[in-house]
Amino acid sequence: MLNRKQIQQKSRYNPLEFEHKIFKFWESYFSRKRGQKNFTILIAPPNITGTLHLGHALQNIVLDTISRYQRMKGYRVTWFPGIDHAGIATQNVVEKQLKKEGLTRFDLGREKFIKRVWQWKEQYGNVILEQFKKLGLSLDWSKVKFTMDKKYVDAVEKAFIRYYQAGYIYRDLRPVNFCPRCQTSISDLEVDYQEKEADLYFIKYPLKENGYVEIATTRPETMLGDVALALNPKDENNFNFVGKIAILPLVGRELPIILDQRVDPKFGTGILKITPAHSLIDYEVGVRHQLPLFSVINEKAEIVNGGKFSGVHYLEARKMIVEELRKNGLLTKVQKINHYLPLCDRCGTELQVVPSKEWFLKMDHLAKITIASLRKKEVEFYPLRFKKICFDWLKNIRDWCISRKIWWGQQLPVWYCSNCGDDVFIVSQTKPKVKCKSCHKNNWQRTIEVFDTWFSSALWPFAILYTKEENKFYPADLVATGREILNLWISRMIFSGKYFKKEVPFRKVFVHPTVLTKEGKRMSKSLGTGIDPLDLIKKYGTDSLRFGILWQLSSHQDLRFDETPLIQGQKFLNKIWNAYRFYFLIKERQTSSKKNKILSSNDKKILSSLKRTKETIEKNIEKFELGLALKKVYKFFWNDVCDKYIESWKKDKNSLVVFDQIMIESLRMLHPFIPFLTQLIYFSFGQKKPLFFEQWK
RNA sequence: GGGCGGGUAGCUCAGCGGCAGAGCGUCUCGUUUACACCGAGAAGGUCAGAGGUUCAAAUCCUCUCCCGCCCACCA
Repeated sequence: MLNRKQIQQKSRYNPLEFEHKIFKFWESYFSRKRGQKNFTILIAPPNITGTLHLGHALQNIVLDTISRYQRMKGYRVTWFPGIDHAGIATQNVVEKQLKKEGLTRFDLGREKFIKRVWQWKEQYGNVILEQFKKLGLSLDWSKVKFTMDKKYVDAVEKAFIRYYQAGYIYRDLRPVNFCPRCQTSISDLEVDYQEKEADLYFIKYPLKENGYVEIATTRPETMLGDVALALNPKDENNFNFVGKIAILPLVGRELPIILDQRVDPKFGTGILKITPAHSLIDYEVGVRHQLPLFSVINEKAEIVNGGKFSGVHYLEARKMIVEELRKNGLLTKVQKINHYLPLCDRCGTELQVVPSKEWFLKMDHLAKITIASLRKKEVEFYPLRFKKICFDWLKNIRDWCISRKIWWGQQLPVWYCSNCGDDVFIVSQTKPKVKCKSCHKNNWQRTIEVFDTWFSSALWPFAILYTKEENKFYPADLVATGREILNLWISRMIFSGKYFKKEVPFRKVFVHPTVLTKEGKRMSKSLGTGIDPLDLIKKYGTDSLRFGILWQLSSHQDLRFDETPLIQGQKFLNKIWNAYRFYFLIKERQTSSKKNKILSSNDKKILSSLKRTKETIEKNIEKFELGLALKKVYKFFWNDVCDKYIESWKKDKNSLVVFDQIMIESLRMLHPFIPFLTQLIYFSFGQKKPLFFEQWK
């Protein structure tokens, strides 16, 4: 690519001139079988919702640095590129695109809409892969994985069926978080809570005998679905109400007054109205006391079964009901309180809890085996403290609602009888040949319900292994993730792996910091605070971006992204470039006969510094402290090699043998962090192979 | 409400029992066999605050105050 003479001519290194050529050279080597032992990295497949941001860049730069280091350590690294279909998220962005054309997905219909999403995928999926290449990632480019690949979908369906056959999956009508905009159920983990001021209404419910009992609620409209009132067993103030019957205002239904521990005696009046259909806590209480579900809000957030309020939007109904209570003298006071509004984490719409027929995965046993596995340290967390987040979640686990009513996703392998309705079903990958037990006809229709994307993601570590050969790469050695998806993704991969493969899916989890703006705000496209890694690459080159990000990487602090370390990186590249220019110059002038074999004190010093540096770097890389590792190489090369050792060559006689050793070893140590430039210089050593094939000794 | 992380130079952060550090910025000097995207040097700090442990605390413990994150339907 460049010989020594060409290097001599330029006193300034321009990364943009070389990086893409170097990547082309590497590309076919990434999948080369080399080395005895295998080191597998599991990629976190980005959603196809758009282009990559700095968080993705950080995550994969870290992995690539590790990958190159491990290759030099003699491992055969396996790391497949991949992308995720990202159900709701992708459906929403395509819907937004349609909206600009004045269309909704319902205008297109399900089939055409899905086609449209595939078009989107073709476009953005490839953009993401191109971005990965720009980052210089040493992935196996011959094996790109996608969660909608035929074989992947097959693996998802098979997993569902195995769970089903083992009795882990059931279908049930129960209240779930439902997004009125996305028109689908979502899981507990997909709910965002936003603090908001709300009105707490104090309402009198007449007692059947005489007198009143007072309750407090922020959602008076749900009272239409009340089936009981409850108070805490330890609540002495209200204890005299126990066993009495209250009359539901505006409706007239009789409500028993019961005892339940979930009621907080200090909140409101200490008496909680129980609406099992529209509150998850109330549902729990309802199950304990065998109370009926009385649904009064539908999936569009409108009132149903509510007499004159039926068909009215819940917020409107709230006003009407409050007004009527006021007229009847049943509203005693309204208090302002702060509470948390549940929002859809994909579109921000206020969620409703509504009863819906959904598919659930029983979590008790799966959580237990995961906890046991984590206790046995089958998976190590870096930093360790993040393991607790998984434990906390697993210990308080609830069954997982894995079905979604959206269009974009992997369809459940479930067939309903067209004649008898969806209470008669068969679980199968292919159309059942048997006849329906109730109607004795063969009119099976596959459900259009799809899986929660995270159900699919949970299987990622082994669902991407399509062939016998690929199956050898389970489990992976390493996965990297942001902390916000530790349970959404990491915990779920662990129990899926334990269940289906009898072995954890990865040995080590690196939890990396979140990339924030310099002001400490979250980076977000909509706020205009997002930074596109490609813009930075255009400006500084990939090596400098990698340097700048790794320089700022810390294990105990989020990263407030600052561009100056990229400039520092740029300068460092130039320093490296010029150091090698000088080295080649010395080489040219010294003839072999003049080789000084006696070590000077400069030689001795730099050799001992080299040894110490290498040890520190290894230690830090093993702990994923890449920021510290990079700082150490940086200091070594700049201060020890350049400022002291190379300077000494201008006055003293040193050993050329030592100089040779220092310069080749420096190149190796720098390579995981600064892959492009080091490769370029390596070529001018007369080498024709990738630098990551060199042995890290 | 519960849990976690952070508050160190003007800025972004290392250090996590033993002389307060780096990069950028500021200032002074320097065209020496690579590099001015450089070299030599300087200024700049109550290590958030209070108390405690210790021969010794930025570092360990307790409390307080800020900032950030995660979890959780006090309805």
